Amino acid sequence: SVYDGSRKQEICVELCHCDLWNAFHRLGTEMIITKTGRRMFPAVRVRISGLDPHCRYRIAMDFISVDKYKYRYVYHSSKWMVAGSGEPVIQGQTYHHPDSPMDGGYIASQVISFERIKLTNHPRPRAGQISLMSMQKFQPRIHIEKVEDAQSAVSERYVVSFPQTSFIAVTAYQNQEITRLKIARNPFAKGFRESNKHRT
Amino acid sequence: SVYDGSRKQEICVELCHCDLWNAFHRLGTEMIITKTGRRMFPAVRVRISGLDPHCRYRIAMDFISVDKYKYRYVYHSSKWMVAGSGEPVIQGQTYHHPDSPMDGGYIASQVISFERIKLTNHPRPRAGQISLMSMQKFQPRIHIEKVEDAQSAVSERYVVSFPQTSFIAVTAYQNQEITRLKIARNPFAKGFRESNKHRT
DNA sequence: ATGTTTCCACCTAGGTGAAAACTT
DNA sequence: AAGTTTTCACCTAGGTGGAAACAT
Repeated sequence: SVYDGSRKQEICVELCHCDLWNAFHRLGTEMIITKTGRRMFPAVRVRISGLDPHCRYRIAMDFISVDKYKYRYVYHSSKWMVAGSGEPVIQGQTYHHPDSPMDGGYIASQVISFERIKLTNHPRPRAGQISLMSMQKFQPRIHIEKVEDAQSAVSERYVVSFPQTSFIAVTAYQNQEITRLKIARNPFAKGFRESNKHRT
Repeated sequence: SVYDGSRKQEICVELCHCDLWNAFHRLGTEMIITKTGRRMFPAVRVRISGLDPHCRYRIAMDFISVDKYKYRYVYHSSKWMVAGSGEPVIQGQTYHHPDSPMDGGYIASQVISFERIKLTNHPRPRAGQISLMSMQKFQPRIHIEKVEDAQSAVSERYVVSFPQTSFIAVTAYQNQEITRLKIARNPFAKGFRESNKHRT
């Protein structure tokens, strides 16, 4: 939960599918980035409560660099190792939630999903895409900003982030256990899941 | 083009794919309505110019009854005949464009498409759906409303409608030429179009 | 050697009209 | 008889990881 210093109003942002995120986090989450953009899996989904039901809020996502390193996956030890200093990421990139702005009341009644965001390694990302650096570590943040009338000077802003959603951006999976977990849990991933076991 | 009485500002709304709409209109357009909702084909797509690039506008669609009749398709003459008086339609139904509100500048740069609207005969339409009466004649309207600050009293509103987009709502196609035209032009419709001619 | 791109078969998701079943 | 609902094969649209080709 997050506090707004000026008003002492409390809002609460809860991450959905924590078990899924934790399962990936335990292995060291990798997110594919491609030139044309790739969705995140798992997707960030949250429940937000405590907002004023009658006010409108903008909801957005951005990414922070978790550290200043570049990583390398060492196969024989199955571990990520630091491999030099990271390169700078394009600044000021923000993904606006497609249904935003929304009423506080509506927000509270829905799971707010960022499943449509796409990650890319293209230096000039398209709309709805965020450009990241491969082999570096990132963590998504959620921004909630009250849409004020023109005359009111103070604006309410909240920023929330969940450590278990951090990941290393990759252009191809490194850890095979991550690959296996993606196939097992992402309905779009082909492969030999329970329902396909009858195949060769 | 449409005039705003108070400010004499002129905006222009142009229907896209006029040739397609005219082809259907010549035969007497029919739109399928189902319990779960069916998209319109053709979809209403417009170009809007003349808005203030720095103001925000809400864009919406609703439907007016073209007349007070209920119709019946007479097969042996291949014509629609009046078959009594129409039944009342649910009032106050509006489809808000999913990207709305939008900046005037953005609106001018895009084709504004209402392809995702769904028509239904369900008495309690779901979100994004509009409930109509079967065998009655309707015409879509486009609403453009400036999103004002709270303090400004006057609000700008525009309403535009194109006669060639009128249609009769049906639960099954009546005129076979309409069916043929839908198959020929709607990419989602299966059937034996140019690209499929090699099939039986 | 290591990381990236391209292409592809395989999947989910969902928009079609046809036909049969159903309703009145 | 006339209109509606259900089901279905057939499509478009697009999200997957794998493998091979490519780049550095």
